[in-house]
Amino acid sequence: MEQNNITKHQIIKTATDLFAQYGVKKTTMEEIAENVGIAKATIYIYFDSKEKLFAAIVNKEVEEYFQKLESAINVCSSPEEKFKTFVRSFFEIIFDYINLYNIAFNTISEINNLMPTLQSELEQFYARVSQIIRNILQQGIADGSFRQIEIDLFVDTVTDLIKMIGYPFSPFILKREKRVIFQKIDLMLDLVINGFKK
Amino acid sequence: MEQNNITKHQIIKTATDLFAQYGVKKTTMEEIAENVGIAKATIYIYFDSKEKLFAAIVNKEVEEYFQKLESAINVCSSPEEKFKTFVRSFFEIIFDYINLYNIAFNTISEINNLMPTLQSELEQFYARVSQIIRNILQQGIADGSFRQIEIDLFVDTVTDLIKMIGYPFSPFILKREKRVIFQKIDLMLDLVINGFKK
DNA sequence: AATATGACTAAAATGGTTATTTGGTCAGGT
DNA sequence: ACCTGACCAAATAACCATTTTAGTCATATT
Repeated sequence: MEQNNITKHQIIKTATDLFAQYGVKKTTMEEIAENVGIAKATIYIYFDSKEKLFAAIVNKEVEEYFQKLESAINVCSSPEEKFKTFVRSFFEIIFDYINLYNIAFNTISEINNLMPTLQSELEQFYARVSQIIRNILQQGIADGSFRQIEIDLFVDTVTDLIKMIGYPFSPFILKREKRVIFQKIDLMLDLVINGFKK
Repeated sequence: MEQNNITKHQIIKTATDLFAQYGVKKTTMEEIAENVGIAKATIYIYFDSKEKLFAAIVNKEVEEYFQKLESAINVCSSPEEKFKTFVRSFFEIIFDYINLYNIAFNTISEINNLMPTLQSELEQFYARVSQIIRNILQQGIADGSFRQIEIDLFVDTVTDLIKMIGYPFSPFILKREKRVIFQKIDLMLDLVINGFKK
């Protein structure tokens, strides 16, 4: 790695932490530069703007996120196991990528107002999530283990459910410990898979 | 009805409409008085404060709401039908009670900051919702039509799901037309009742 | 006695102005 | 080729003067 990339890498690393801790708006470019130990102007050699820097960070997080998510799913064989693992991992893994987490669940509503660019990033993210759901479901229908439900509506609805569950503005989910949250997610999973009807 | 109650009733009616249209904060006591055709001070004969007035309105809406909801459920005989009707009606009816709707789904986040009193009102509301769910479920388990699921966790989870679905800050649900929303609610219901597993 | 009111106050919201911070640029240094 | 301090325009914060607003009260009306 050349000097070039070391600096760039350090900027990304430092900014990732600062953005995660204080949010994009509260973190200044000056602050990032200070923490790296360079001049603010240097950042602009590597990134056109604060927004582009943040986009690069989110992009990186998204790639790492899907890599982990997909390899978790690939371990499973049956579609049912895959679905369960997908839902659980979706939440477990995303907590490690706070910047992604923030835009995925709109935690910081400013982001959408201030950075309309990220809207498409977000749509892409959920499009990929939907694709994963679609694949698992198609597999399950194909091998006869799932009911034949209208697949587009189903994928859409499950994607929405996942957004809703993660949506953290609501006081009723964030304030509880993770254990309770995952207990509920597991029950929701059970319900959606098996139903509560005998 | 004595004069006393006519004035009180008019204040409630006018304030209900104004709060629904402009929100609690933007509606002034002076404005309410003007619209009723009385002096502002008169309102304070019947209500200690703006907060109490709003609480009285929400209270009234809550009573009417549960009356409608429960009579909708009571028409049904089987627990499954009751559950379906409960979920659908929960959303259909609440749209008619905008002030309740606003606090139930935190549409106006100010309300919680400015009126901590209403927090307990809100908790009571969801406690009643939970109770309805519990009754339906117990009935279904008793008559053997529902699986035997740990009832406390189940009730809690379904209550959460309902909060989440209604939670309207999220752009992904409010922006869509009601038709689409109810299409999804119906599928969620189907999934939760029957599961997607064959 | 019960109901209503206009005049009043303290606190909060609003509008407008000035001072400071911040994202971004650029000419020049190493 | 990489980096920087000095710089600018625009956004933000801090400030203050003015107006609104929730709530009170002494008095009036019925």
